[in-house]
Amino acid sequence: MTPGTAIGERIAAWYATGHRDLPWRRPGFTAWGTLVSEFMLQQTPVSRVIPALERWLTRWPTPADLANVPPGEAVRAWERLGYPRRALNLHGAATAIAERHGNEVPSDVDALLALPGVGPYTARAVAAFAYGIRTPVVDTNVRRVLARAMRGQGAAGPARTAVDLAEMEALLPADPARARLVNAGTMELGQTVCTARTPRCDECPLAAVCAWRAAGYPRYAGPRAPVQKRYEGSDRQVRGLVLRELRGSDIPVPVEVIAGLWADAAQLARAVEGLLRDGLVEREGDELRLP
DNA sequence: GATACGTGGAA
DNA sequence: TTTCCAAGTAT
Repeated sequence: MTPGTAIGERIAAWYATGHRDLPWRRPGFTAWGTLVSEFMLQQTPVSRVIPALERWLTRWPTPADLANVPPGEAVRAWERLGYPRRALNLHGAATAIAERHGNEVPSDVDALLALPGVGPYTARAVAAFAYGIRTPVVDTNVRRVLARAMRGQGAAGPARTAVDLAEMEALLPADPARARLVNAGTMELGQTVCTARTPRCDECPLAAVCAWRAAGYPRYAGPRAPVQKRYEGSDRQVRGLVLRELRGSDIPVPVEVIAGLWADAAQLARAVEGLLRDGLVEREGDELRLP
């Protein structure tokens, strides 16, 4: 057994002794449910996803159910989860699954990657968690755990997909069922124990072997993710206001109503242009509506 | 590789 | 109050 898989086994054993009871971990949870949950979890906390996920799956229990409504209905039902292009992409993915995959979410990573809005993380998460396939699942939690335990760094730094996947691959046992526990357990560990701000190292199953702990918790000095721009006054905020208005209306909204949402007309026009370009909004005459 | 993309809660 | 952070993806 390599040192890497020894760490993996510690994580699997810790996870197996107890973890949170999340909807997507329930027995019988569908692959479609897993796909929807992974879309919603992209940059959105678990606590906000859970209620939205349950409403979504009640309304659209299979991909074809979603594919059979206009994409704007997906954007509307997305409500305030943020990054509404995810709703559009999920609708596109559902359509592709209904049309090209017999209404069954594919289990193959490459087939998943071909779906809109599905990237390296989501494709492998669905393959691993919905289908039990042995493949490294790397998200922000996993990258932080690996940076600390394996490399002795306090933070993960920028993502490097190929390197990150290889590093996680080295932790996976050969047995797919066991590998799945390592994938789920590493994410769980990063989210509940090896947290970004105040890690609870006294509860960590890796404390005895953690490189960061052994080094005395050196402050992270490497490259950091660029600071996100201020949201107040940003184009993002204006796009959000426009979309909120459209979601709240069952009929097309006159542009003069939209014009009242934001004082800076040039910025508002830029935001609307962006929404049109992204396909989140359609224009018909002097009215705007969801697609 | 850098940047844009929502929203809300916690420190 | 400001900053950080959250199961990322597309360009």
